Amino acid sequence: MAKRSSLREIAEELGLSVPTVSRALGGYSDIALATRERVADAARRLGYEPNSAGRMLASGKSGYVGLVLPVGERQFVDAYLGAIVAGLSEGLAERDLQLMIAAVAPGHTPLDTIRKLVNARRVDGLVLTRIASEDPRIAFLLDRDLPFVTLGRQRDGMPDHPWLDVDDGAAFDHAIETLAGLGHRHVGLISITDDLTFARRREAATEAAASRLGLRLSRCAAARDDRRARHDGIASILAGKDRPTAILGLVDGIALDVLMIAARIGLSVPAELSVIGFDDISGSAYSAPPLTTFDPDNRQVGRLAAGMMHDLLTARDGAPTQMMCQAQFVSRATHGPAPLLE
Amino acid sequence: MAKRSSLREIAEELGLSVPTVSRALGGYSDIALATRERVADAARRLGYEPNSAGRMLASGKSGYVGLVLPVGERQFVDAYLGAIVAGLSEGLAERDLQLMIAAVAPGHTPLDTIRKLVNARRVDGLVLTRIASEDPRIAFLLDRDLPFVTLGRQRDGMPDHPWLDVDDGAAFDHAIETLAGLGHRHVGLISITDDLTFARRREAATEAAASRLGLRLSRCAAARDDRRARHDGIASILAGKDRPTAILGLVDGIALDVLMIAARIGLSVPAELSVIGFDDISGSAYSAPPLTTFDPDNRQVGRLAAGMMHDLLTARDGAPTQMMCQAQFVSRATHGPAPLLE
DNA sequence: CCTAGTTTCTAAAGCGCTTTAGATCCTGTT
DNA sequence: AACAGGATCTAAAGCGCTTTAGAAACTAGG
Repeated sequence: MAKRSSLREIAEELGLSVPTVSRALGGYSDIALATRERVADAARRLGYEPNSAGRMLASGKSGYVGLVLPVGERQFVDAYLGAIVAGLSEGLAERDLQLMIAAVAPGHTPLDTIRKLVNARRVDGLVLTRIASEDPRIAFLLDRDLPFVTLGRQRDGMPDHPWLDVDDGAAFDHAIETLAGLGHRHVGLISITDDLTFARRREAATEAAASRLGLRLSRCAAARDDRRARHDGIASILAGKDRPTAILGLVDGIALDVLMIAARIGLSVPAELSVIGFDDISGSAYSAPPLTTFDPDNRQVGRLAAGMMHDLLTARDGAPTQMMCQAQFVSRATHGPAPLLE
Repeated sequence: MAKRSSLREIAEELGLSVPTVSRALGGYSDIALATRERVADAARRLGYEPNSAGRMLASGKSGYVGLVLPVGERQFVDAYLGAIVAGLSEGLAERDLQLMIAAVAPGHTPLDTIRKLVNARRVDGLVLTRIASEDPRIAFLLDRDLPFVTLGRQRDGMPDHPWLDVDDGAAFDHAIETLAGLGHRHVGLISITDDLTFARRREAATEAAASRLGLRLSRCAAARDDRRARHDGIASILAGKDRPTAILGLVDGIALDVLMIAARIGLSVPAELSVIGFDDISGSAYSAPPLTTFDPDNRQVGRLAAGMMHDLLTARDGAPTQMMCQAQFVSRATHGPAPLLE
């Protein structure tokens, strides 16, 4: 039932021409109001929905916004992707845009994937995540003049473009301030070596805050998916009597690892060691003790990105829009006053 | 640079007609091999990628598989969506299919959303999650003869269709067996009241296993997002000296709640109470103690669904394909021998 | 050397929509 | 009463691709 239903069908049914029906549904004023209503009725009655391919071809717009999926990485997938996808798709749906997810096919580079999407005119715009300090995808899209929004930024000094970022600088600064206020004089930061701008920003903010407040800062970093190296790094930072009394994890996954290792070597949290993370992933509320962290509200970030995308696609003018969101401090049970070390 | 690049451009460049180029790229044998190669070269050189709208319109296929996003529910989003989206998009990308995510726009029902997608010919097939015991979406798609795969099933006795499900019956049976083997004689199951088939199946499996093994079973259930009611239910099951010595959480989120409440009322896990969950969400490894649970490998489920979808879309014949996956038992630290209760 | 059969390509049409350029019919002017 | 101007609709074209029918050129069979 309810077979195809095209403009032609409506036109024939009503004794009108196809363009008239098209314009009537489009609400153009050169079609008599009465006709417009007649057409709208018929469309409703027949369950008409414009064929997307026909519309795309004629209008040159696909109605799709693409999200390029970073490869692999279980970590990323769990903590981040679901929320972003949910927020984006909700935000886009409200604006009559569609979300497509483009995974990088085996044997292809992310850039290949993007190039294909753009050349096939499959998307009107793109959303990029996991931005590197000098991201080739951004250079490509800028060159091609394809609207895009990045979730995260390149390093400072790179060409301007629309982005949406969580102010992790402010968050890590706040974390250090909080710890300093609790009497900590030596803090640690466990980071990653991957070329992701957010890592560099968080490191820089931590460093700046620490030096401003006169705190000593110990750091270590390992490749994101090299759990082993990370654990070794954490363990060695925590060993020795000259250890930091508080540790910042670049992300919750790392902070939770710190918690685990602290427990293993008999360091009690927060009495002997404070730990603060970032992301508020689902596990963080249930760790022992529950992790103090920051909630970036990624779902909301997705929604906002949808709004920016829509603006780019419609009002195509003016300077690139850029937006900074604040992550909320989630104060749980892993931070407290600095212990008295001899 | 690399402006449009269409079949026409290639055709003119090579002095051929458009259909010839089309068929050459399609690898048809009625085009001379030499010509095919010449065309392929030119296409590569010009960075040609077929315009998706043109192709869709002519072929009648969109190349898209839609995933209809359940509304709201932070829980769902965190635990499940990311992995499924990742798996699906990877699996589809390998097969030259695209994934689109359709959120239900405000003021619309899920069925509206699906109907729109189908009528607009936006998708060649759909993937459905969170299946109800008698799901109207399934009835609709069956009626419309649109290929689809469900992740989860309806209750037994409903019309046949392609599905992919995790064998939670086997998992819960295994959990009960394990507990019985550890000497537990009274177990609890914390469930949800929502009309989701997996909940009913898990309950039934638990009940069957318990009665088969002669265990007493206490149950409680609350609406999935009514955290308060769930907590009250858990607390009251755990109160009283006649309490169960082991609790199964329908999902990890619930099991983690049980852990929390047990800690609050001074019940030590696993010495005094065993707890087992299902899902292996990211938090489960970090809880105190780390949660024993089942890992359904949702990413793999997504990949398999992509494969099924592809089969449906190409070989469109035979009986509906149905596939059952086994969840893997993740033995961590929340289960142990039954305590000796007086 | 002519007809039949291949091989290789082109012409024409159509997918369903939008857009541009008219055409047609009124209304009111002068 | 003839015409400008507005209101309302239609005809034609085209978006980029695929498919079907058929043309042209060649090969082979008798």
